[in-house]
Amino acid sequence: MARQSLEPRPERYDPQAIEPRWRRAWAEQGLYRVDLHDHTRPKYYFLTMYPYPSGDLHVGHWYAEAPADAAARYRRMRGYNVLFPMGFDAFGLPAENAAIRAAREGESVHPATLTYDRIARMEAQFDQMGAMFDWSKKIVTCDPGYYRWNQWLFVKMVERGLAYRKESYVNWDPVDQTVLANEQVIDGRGDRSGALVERRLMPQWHFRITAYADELLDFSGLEWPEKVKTMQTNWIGRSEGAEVVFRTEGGDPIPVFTTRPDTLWGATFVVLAPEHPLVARVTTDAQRAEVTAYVAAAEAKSEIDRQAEGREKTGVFTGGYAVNPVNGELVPIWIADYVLMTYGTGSIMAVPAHDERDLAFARAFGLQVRVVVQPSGAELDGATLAEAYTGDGVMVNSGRFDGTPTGKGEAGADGIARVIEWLEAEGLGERKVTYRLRDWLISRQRYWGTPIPMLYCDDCGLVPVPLEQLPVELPAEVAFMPTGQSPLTTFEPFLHTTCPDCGGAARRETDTMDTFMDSSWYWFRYLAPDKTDGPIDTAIAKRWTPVDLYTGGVEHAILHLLYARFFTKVLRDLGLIEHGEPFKTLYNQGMILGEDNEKMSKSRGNVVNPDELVRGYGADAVRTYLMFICPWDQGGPWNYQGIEGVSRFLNRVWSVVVEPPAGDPAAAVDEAVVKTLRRAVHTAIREVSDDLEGFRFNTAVAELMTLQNAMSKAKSAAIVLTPAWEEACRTLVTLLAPIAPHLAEELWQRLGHATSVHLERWPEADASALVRDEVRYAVQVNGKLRGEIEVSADAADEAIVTAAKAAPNVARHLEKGAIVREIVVPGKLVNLVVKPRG
RNA sequence: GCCGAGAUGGCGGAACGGUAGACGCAGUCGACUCAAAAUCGACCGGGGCAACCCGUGCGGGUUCGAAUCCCGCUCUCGGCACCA
Repeated sequence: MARQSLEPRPERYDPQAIEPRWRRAWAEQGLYRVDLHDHTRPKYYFLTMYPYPSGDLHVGHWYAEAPADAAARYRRMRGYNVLFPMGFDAFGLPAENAAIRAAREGESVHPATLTYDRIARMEAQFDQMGAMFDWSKKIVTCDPGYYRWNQWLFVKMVERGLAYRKESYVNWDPVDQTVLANEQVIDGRGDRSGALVERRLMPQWHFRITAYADELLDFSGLEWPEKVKTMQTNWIGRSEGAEVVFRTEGGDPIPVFTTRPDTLWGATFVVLAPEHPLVARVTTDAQRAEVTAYVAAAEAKSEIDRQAEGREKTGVFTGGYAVNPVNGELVPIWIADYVLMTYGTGSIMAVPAHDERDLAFARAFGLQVRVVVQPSGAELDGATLAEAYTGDGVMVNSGRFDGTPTGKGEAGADGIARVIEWLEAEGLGERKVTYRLRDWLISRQRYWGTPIPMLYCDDCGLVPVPLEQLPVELPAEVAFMPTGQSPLTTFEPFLHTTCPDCGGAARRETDTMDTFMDSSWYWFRYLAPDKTDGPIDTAIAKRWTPVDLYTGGVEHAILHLLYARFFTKVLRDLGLIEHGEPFKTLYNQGMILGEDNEKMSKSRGNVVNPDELVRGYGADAVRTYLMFICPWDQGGPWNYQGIEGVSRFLNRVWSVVVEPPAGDPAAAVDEAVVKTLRRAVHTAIREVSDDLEGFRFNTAVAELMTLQNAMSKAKSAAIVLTPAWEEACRTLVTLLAPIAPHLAEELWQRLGHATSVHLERWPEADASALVRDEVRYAVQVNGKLRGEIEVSADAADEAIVTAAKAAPNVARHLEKGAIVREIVVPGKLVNLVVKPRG
């Protein structure tokens, strides 16, 4: 019969046992509850992009949140009062689509029920992560207590003229009977129905973001990735130029915008967008049939369709002519869909000699090409020109401006500036700035969003719902229709109300708001989630905002982040806050991919399930691996073998701290081993601090592995009795705390501490522990490594060089010639430059 | 087409202009075990017995010294794409 050893088996690292226990303890202690009024420590607002409650916490959520949590914990240990909140972006199409799908199958599912169920599930999954979220400040945007303030802000914006209603072209899905966002239209078809999307002109609510265009171009004081700033700048698309008024023969003005007023004399035709209001008036009877057909065809196409057809220029002559104001010439008026009604004035002057698109059009339809800018050293001819000339040169065929240089010469002396000056003096046009940015269309013909708080009264017209009557709540008892049409449009109790101004009958607006409205100001609400007398607690916001650090995926570079900046400026102008920028520092993490290096998706079958990983390895291992796998901003493929390695590391950390050492406790302690140990400890402090500061989690984990290796190597029954060993264990556990909070807490307790490791101060590296007595130098001859020497740390350069020359292999290489230069890099290497003899 | 970012062992990745490949994965060998797993130890860019030589996408350059800086390419990945 085999006899078991009488020694007690060392207790093993068991994350399943310790993790839930500590999470419960932290919750009971309120360890992560943030006192927003605590003025004893500097504040730090650490925000991550809140998720849509899809119902399942994806490993992508872990990748976004776990390293962020480590960075937030690090800041906290550094002495900051860190707010790290979490909430849910709870309105949106997927839940409503599920309700509509259910309706088609004769079942009944309400988006609210579905959403709150999913939120509950995701919260439980989030809890497993062991993050320091302060759930007491949670917000859920589909709560009336939240969206009420969307409505409040909307009304304030109506009062200021920042929200308005106008007709606008939208993507209309004829099968689902609803407007679709651009992102939902794929190759001209609705993403769910597969139906060809139509362009429809509908009255829609807009926010006047263009009023802030110039301010939005100013990023001063922001630490944002250049990439994001560039994307926003391009999206806003500021163009400087002039608006010049051409006229029809009948005298109707056709204002055109141009960035090249210096080429006005080369305008040989005018092009109107097919939707341009003047089209019908300028069209002659002879051309009418053709024009009408072209306009109808253009109208039927979505913008996506127009682009999908490539760059082939199409268009039709209207039969009408316009007068070029600078030279009185009559030029033909065409219509073409390459001119967009939504940009500039919806009409252009075409200068084919100096604009690529105009040249392509002119060549396609045999229109005149006239050169008005000649580059030096060439003689361009309009008849033979193969490529539009867009560079600088000298103005020709331009009347009084002949001989004027174009381009940036001396300030204000270039052709553009001089022509604009002259146009203004003559009353023919004026300086003008145009933006690509369009006003933000926020109407959605959907149920699951914030109801737009406006009323239509037969007598008073458009009337905002009085602030004290807010919120306009979404009626819960509606029935979802298989057609996909919003139930609000037919739900009588919602539709009918009375006008607050005249008391007569009024009808409610049935459009709801774009969900980007919710995310445009949500970070203020974390600071006062239950406030009932206003959207924002101005005093707390003054202290806590702007957000110090905002992390999230780069996919929100334009929409959300641009809207958030816009909104912050609006809130400032409403007097609710003082600053105009929401996020001081922005950091974009990368994306975690499937093992096959492809984006994770159910259809590919490469989805990694974090719940299973937590069951198998524990939350700390999942966290640590996600930090170790690659640089945070880079992202990369998941690897199941990789997490094994990290799990082994955590086990070794456990062993080195907890398990009894081997050897004789009475043996003499080797002072050199103690010194090496202390150096490893303090090097780790320095490196891990540095890495966490810069979000380099992968190298931070690597440094901790190095420290653990050094400790395992040094460990003996004698050394564990020294203060150096106690310091090493304490330091390892403290440095590990932000990364693997459960394991660190368990070990901390086992080291004999009564309070949480997460209340500890971050250690400081002791410079004296880093000092070496002996330093290893690499010895190079002519830049090639030839040997190594060890010298005392205080050796003078001469002594180092002498030692280098004497190194075994080095001397041989010195025989080839005379030393002409000796380079000593302190603490690193010696390079001896030898000039060969002869 | 335009604007970004990147390219380093079998793999993920480290490297203030200073010993390329830290740390981990995979692999090889060894210890423990009846055996296996787990664990521990050693090795681990290529060539060569060695001295050495070659090596950070490609071609040049600067430098005592270049993955790193400069010039010119190639490829990959993102974003924008008729914006007058």
